[in-house]
This record gives sequence, structure tokens and C-alpha cells, in this order.
Amino acid sequence: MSVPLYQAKAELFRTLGHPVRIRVLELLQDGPKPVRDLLAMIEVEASNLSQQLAVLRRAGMVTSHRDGPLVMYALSTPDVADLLAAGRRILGSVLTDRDSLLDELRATSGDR
Amino acid sequence: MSVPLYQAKAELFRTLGHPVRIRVLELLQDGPKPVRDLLAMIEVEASNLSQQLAVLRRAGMVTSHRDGPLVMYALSTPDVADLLAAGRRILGSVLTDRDSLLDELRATSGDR
DNA sequence: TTATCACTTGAAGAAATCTTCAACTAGCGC
DNA sequence: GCGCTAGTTGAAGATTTCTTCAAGTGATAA
Repeated sequence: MSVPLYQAKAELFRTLGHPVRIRVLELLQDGPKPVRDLLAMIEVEASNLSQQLAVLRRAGMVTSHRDGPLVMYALSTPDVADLLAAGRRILGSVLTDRDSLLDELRATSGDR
Repeated sequence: MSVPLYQAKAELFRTLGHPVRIRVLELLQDGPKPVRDLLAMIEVEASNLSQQLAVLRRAGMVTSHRDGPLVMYALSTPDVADLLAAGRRILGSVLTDRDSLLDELRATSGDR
């Protein structure tokens, strides 16, 4: 028996659990881009970006190929966009809940 | 904006990046459950489950309240289900030619 | 009151992940 | 060949997250 399904799901989500990797995926939603461009849009060192791209590649979420002097990256499936969109929605629900809780806290107890 | 948006997104996904937490959320999709039941369905120690529930609580993904001798947990928003569903879909695309997990995914098609 | 069930908490060592650095490969122009 | 831009890799130390343990709380039953 291989890795259980829920373990694979956890790994999938963990792959998205890094700010640079999230940004890369969001940028690639508009189409393939060379590392060069990603580097210009994300403030991070080249070697660090490369490490994060390797994580995404190993997880099968992006593909890469060399095009002359540049290396191009692309989403391996448009489903990635759905996942990011779902994340955005839930962030909305969860953050507004937290904010209202924070407001309530501020209203009832003195400070802090 | 104190915490950048992409950082908040990364934290959201990282919260899902653990097998036990994934299983808890999937089980709670069917409705609120006491820790007792979760414990019976997930093979993990009580203290470990409690730690993972605390992570989900802090992230605002679940809510809890005491009901007599039991502590009940529930999804804080049904949007969580959407996220899990999107995860399932992308796992299908990404896993296609990786290993037999795909078969398992198709077989249960709902979850677990 | 004592015991028991149902859970939570804090702490500590183990394990995984992140960041950075130095060194490396690949293509291109001279 | 040489130098340059573009990108990758492996390794090491720092940080974060996980798991487990021992001790704790709260409700209820005897």
C-alpha cells in the first residue's frame, strides 16, 4: 500500500503553504513566464526562487522547459487556478469572522 | 496591511497541510462531531488530536463548544468544503501518471 | 468526596522546512 | 577560447512544525 490519500492531500496543500510559491502560481495564471520575469516581480533571491520552483515542479504543479537562454514555467493544469480561487473565498470568510471577533473583543474589554 | 495577502494565503494552505487536520475537516463536512468520535475515526493519540484541533481553531477554520461532558467541533464555514473539493480535483490532475493513488481517489470519489 | 471520562495544555526533543551561500551548468556573443 | 546572462544545485545553519509525555481542567457518576 502506498501513501494514504489523505497524506497526499496534505502534501498538496503544504506545497501551497509558502508565500513565494503562492505568488508564483498566481503569476503563472496569466500564462507561462520565464524565471527572469518572476524574479523581477517577486522580491527574493534567484537561488531561493529556484528552490521554490523546484518544490512546485516536484509536486507536479508546474512544468518547465528551456527556450533559448530562458527557462519558461507554466501551470501544469488550470485546476490550480480553482484551488487558488477557493483559497481566496475561504480567506474572506475566515478573516471577516476574525475581524468581527476582534471588534467584539475591543468593545467589551478595556484595551489590548 | 500588516500581514501581506499572499502570506495569509500561504498560512491558510499550510493549515491544511497535515493528514490529521485534513481528516478532521473531511469528517466535519457531515456535520458537527464530538472529539470522542473524531478520536474513534482517526488513529492518533488524544493529545495529538487536541493539538491539531487547536491549530484549526487558531486558524479560524473550526469552532468548538462544550456540550455536557463532550466538546463539539464544527466547520466555521461551509467554504471549507469547497476548498477540499478543489484539492481533490487538482490531486486528480497532478497525480495522473504518478502512482496508484489515482485509483483510490476515483474509487472513493467522495473522500475519507 | 473520590473516581472517572473527556479533553486540553506546556514543554521538550525529533523531524521537516527555509534561507543563504558557493559552486555549478547551459546558451549566446565576441 | 573568454566573459556574460540565466538559472540550478547541494549543503549548512536557522527556524518552524510535529509528536509525545506529564500534568492539568471540567463535568458527571458513585
